[in-house]
Amino acid sequence: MTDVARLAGVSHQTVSRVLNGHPNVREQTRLRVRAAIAELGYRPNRAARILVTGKSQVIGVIAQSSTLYGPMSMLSAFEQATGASGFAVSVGSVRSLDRRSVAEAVERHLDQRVAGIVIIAPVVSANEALDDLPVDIPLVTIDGDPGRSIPLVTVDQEAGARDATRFLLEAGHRTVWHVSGPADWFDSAGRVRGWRRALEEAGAEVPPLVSADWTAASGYQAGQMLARMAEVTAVFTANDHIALGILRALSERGRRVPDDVSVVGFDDVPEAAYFIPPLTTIRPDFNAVATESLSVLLRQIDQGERGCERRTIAPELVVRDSVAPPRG
Amino acid sequence: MTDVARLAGVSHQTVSRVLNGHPNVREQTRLRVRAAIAELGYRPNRAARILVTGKSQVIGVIAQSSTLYGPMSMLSAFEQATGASGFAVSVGSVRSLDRRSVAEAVERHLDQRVAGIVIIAPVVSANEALDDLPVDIPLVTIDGDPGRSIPLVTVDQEAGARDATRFLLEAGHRTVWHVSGPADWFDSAGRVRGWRRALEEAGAEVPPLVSADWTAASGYQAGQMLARMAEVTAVFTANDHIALGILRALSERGRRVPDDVSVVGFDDVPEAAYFIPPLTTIRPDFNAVATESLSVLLRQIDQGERGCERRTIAPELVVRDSVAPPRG
DNA sequence: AGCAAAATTGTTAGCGATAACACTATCCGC
DNA sequence: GCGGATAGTGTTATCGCTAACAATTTTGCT
Repeated sequence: MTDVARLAGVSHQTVSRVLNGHPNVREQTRLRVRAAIAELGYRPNRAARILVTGKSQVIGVIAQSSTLYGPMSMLSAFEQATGASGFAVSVGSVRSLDRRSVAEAVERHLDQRVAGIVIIAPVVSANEALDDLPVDIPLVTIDGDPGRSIPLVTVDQEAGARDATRFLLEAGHRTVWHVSGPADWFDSAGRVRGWRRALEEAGAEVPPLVSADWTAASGYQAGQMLARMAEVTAVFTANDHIALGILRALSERGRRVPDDVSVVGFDDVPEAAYFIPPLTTIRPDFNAVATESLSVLLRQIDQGERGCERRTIAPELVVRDSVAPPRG
Repeated sequence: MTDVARLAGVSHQTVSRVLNGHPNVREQTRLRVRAAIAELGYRPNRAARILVTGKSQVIGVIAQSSTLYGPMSMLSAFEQATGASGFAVSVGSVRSLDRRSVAEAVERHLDQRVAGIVIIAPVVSANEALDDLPVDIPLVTIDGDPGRSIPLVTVDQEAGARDATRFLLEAGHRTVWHVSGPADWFDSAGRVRGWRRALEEAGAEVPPLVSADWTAASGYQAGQMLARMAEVTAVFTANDHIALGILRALSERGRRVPDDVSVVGFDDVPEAAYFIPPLTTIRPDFNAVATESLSVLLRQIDQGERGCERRTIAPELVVRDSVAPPRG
């Protein structure tokens, strides 16, 4: 920096001012400094700046390192969304979302003096760690605990599940079975609630809940049971991969989709349109969730207080070929 | 830090020594300092340390922010692998792998004084940006350009493709068609090479190459053509999602798998076992790639020189139900 | 012209850590 | 019991930057 200052014939402080877009610098000086910076290929030292200001221009994201479609899409969407904001994102991946791991990840981010934290926290344990957090650090949870007073952005699981269930009901099915995700996920819980609600609203019988764990394998297992029961004509699954497993199980037992059984998934993974048959499903708007989360966080950073804002983003029903009226 | 020093009745330098595990500190003093640290809940300031040492204990990873299974799995595996090493990883996600974006991501990491960079660089453009990099920064490319003298760890695409092709040939097929990934990916190129080589070695005819872009949609499109040609009895696809699309196309035209057409994929996505029929595929060992990459990088960091080590990890054939001898 | 206010630039003092060196005990062998 | 090595500890300078204030120039107005 001193070199730049010397070359531009100004003080280092003026260089600093140019770097930070300070208003009171003559245009001519600014240009001279810029030129010097370019000529010397100078790059400011992040660490020094953070040291003196106590703030970094980075947002810390905590997410489980998995290959689950939902969380991954969220993460990716959030990174995209951040682009224009001038903030960088630092992802603290965590092996599992248990309380201790999350607490560690939070510490790591705090060490780095992040400006704010967003955590993709679809299970209870991930949210618990957040209680110990100083209240003055901006924070948003994505798909987090609706029962906690922490800013939260989430896709409207309940609405999505209701749409899916209603769609099947409206196709003429007497009732709809549901294969849920893991019980400790809020996503699962929300989808179960929406499903049950739609059934109740329609005065339909509520069949026993079948549960799975997001994987096609677990869906297959559930499907093997469902396929044996002649009364099952409509199934709503907690995600598309479960649906895939069910499709397989059904096909193995000669139950045709949609002729014998109708199926609706959740997530709209890119492959869903190429399942056999193409899967009717619920598409959450990950980009909208990401954009909202960012804006909620940015507002906190600006205003310096946490609040407990909530946003929920309604998903959309994508109709394909896996649903038909029941036979007879 | 001063507070800790005061509480422990030592100088700040001694605190620093304890923090860094310096040998010449009396056990008793060390304990006292540790106690003071715990009592005050003191956390060292990362930025200050980086500023003075010029080094951070973080590894910068550059990866495209997408939801493609391969790159995502790599990333996730690498994060896992890093766990025990004492390094943190900072992921610089990049919208696209064009030269400029990658260069920017590299700069960002350099700003942060990362100890080394690993880049998941499956396309040419991502590698180009690396030429401008100072040679003294430790670097590893994953799935990078084999034609560049940069340390490289990659799954052995060619071997995998050869295994797949041979497996189909050995099942009795006269020849094997291939639906490739995008032409600018090294992964695609390697798989095409392996396929062609296996064919040539067996003296089989080499059918025209069909290309796709990793998605099920593109696989479906390719499949619509393939399904029309009676002579096509065996297809090896560049990944499982393409295979899924092909399965759909085949099933739509009444061509049964594996009775009429055999299909082999690549990646072994978790869902592959639940396709209809379960997909025979090639499983790359992402964990091995990650572990190797890390060790190559760590060696560079220790020794302070780049070298141009290469590792390739052989994938494994997973046999399921999508392959059978040709009819008749 | 003359003076206050505003705009621009320079100077100095840290931010919180480590490195390098200086210093004090302690220990060893003769 | 004395020189010299060897712990163990403290002192000082410094990393590259920004904040706060001081100094200077420019501007605007009478």
